[in-house]
Amino acid sequence: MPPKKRARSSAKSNKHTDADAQHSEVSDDVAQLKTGKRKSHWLMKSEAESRIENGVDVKFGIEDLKSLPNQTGCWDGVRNYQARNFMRDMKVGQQAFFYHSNCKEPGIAGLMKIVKEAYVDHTQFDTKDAHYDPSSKADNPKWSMVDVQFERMTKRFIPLTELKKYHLQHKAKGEPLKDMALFTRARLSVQPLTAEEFDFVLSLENEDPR
DNA sequence: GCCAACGTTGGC
DNA sequence: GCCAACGTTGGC
Repeated sequence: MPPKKRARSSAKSNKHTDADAQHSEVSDDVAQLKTGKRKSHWLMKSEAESRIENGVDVKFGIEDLKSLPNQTGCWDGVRNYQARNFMRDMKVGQQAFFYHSNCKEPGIAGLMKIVKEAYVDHTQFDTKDAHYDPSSKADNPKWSMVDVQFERMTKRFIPLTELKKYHLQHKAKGEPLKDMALFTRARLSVQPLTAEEFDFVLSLENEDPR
């Protein structure tokens, strides 16, 4: 049984998105090679607390991933073009933070890795699914998903509030989290991190909370 | 539960 | 292709 992720944007056609995304990906690649800031790590949001959407509970926390066979599941239900396009960029072996969103204490709970690259998200055709998309056709599916495997919990939960403090500090000083997508692109449920951002966030698990 | 931010839709 | 209206995200 596939996990249920939150991604609630209604999914009607958007004829510009695919082509635009490809163009920007090419120029991004060039820019990122030059700066050494190619996106290579990810942050993926999911709701760890129960919430009913279209009659279905969308709860899927890191413990739910951990309890699946092989601690592996598909990241279905993403219904936003930018988030989808980031999933299509993912490569096997890359690491992602598991972020708990829309809950009492939002933040990073653990690490997972990509174990299967993007393929068709079957839930878009499932009328019983919380993220069923009647506008997507079998001969031209709109939505993709990847498979992820639980890697480990972070040594401590890293709350959004703490990340935000660093983000604000770093904006002033030009340090690692100054452009972190979690703050510059707050509503994006699948987002890239540079290696520098990823390493900084991960280093926090060894620090005292502040 | 509120609502700011922002992505999507559709009339024109 | 503009942009007002609408719908969703997600912190608070």
